[in-house]
Amino acid sequence: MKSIICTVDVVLLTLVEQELNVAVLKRDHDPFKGAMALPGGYILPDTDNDAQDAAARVLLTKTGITSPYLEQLRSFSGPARDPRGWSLSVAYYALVTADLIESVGRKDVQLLPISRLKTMPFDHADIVRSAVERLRNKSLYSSLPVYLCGPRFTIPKLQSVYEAVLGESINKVSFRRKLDELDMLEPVPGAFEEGRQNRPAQLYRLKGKLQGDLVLVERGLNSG
Amino acid sequence: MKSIICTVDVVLLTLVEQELNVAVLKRDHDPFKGAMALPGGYILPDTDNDAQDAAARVLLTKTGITSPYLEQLRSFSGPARDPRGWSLSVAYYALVTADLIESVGRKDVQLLPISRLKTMPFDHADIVRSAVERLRNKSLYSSLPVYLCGPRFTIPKLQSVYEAVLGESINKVSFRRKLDELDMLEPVPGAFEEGRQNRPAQLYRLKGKLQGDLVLVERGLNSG
DNA sequence: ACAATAGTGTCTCTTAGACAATATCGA
DNA sequence: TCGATATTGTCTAAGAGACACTATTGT
Repeated sequence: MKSIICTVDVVLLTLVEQELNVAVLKRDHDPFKGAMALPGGYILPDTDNDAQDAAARVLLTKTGITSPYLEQLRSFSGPARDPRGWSLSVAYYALVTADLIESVGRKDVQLLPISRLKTMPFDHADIVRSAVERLRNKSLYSSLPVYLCGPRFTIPKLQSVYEAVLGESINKVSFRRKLDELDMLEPVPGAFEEGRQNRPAQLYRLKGKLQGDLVLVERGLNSG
Repeated sequence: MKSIICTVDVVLLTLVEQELNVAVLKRDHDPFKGAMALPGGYILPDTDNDAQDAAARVLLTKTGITSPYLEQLRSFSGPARDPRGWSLSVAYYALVTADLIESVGRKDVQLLPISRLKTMPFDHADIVRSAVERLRNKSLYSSLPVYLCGPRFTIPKLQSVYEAVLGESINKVSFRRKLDELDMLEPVPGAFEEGRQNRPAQLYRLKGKLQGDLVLVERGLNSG
């Protein structure tokens, strides 16, 4: 019996100027040496306690980043997706701020707008599309997009992040009502976003208990 | 490097008297010989075109059933879940009617109410809980539960299926309004559920184009 | 004062749920 | 006719979106 090539791939998503971008790396080795691909690697049974650990390790090793949000997407498998043979990749997606990617300063990590996903090695383009679809669906009824903001953000900023992810505008009053109901944010005392010629916006942060959690929206965001 | 044991497991769900049940089989071989476990088996790179094919094959081989709905759940992995070594199982779930399970007449297939999931070998209890959670979430905003009905069903029957899956009652008028909006069902001309001492209920079926598809509910079912 | 955006009040429209009326069967 | 459940009509209540008003900054 042929053996199966077991890997993980990570779709690291961030917002750059209101558009979703995915982190890609130039491949060092064959197959597809030199092509821009998702950070990925073998699952190492000797060191990884499960595929999630493998994904976190691969992400850290290849990009220098530890993401506060890393969720399994699904597995992709088959004889043709990897020229080396029958392979199975457990795909994950992670959300971070563009600041975090810049702060680690890995010049080999490139950000590619998801609107310009052309050809990618393996079935990585499918994996990215699948990750974006999952992100959009979850964003309709959860607090997931807060991971695309930093630790502190204004309500208008958070709304613009939702709008960028969902690709449609949201009613301002309704959005604030939802946030009130969710009871997930707290104002940072005395902290405002200054420096622009308008009323400064209050900075908020996730309430302490909720770090790393998702808050679900009753009845969704009703967009559309 | 140790090699990874690659398998698929299938959570076959059905409704028996308004309660979700999962199909389990007595294991023929070690590990856990004699225990009741999910239908599962190795991915066979020589014959399977991907993990989904492997799941369909395993389900057919072990239970005699080909399900109209078979969706990947996620993968479960780690060094401890299988005593043979580091393993990775791609889990799937399928929905069928209890009739279909009975009609194939495999006496080795048992139905276990999910309220009485006690110990199961491997991490199969986790997999089942994960499948039920996915089914409930999807049922809130999609037509998924129609796969738990047969090809023809009445509106009150479909409502009772939703209620059984979700574990809560749904407003009758709202439910019918949603079904109207979804525009997914058509009455079977002249077909009614007869034989009870009340007004006969119209039998419906999925509209032709929608076989095998899911229809998404705008704004969900707003239960709760 | 003006431009710009933050934040709030409130009206209207849509939609969900409650309730009840009508329909149609078997006994 | 009665009991039972299907199916439909309609009123009420909750929630979403539109709009406009106030607040607070820099220029």
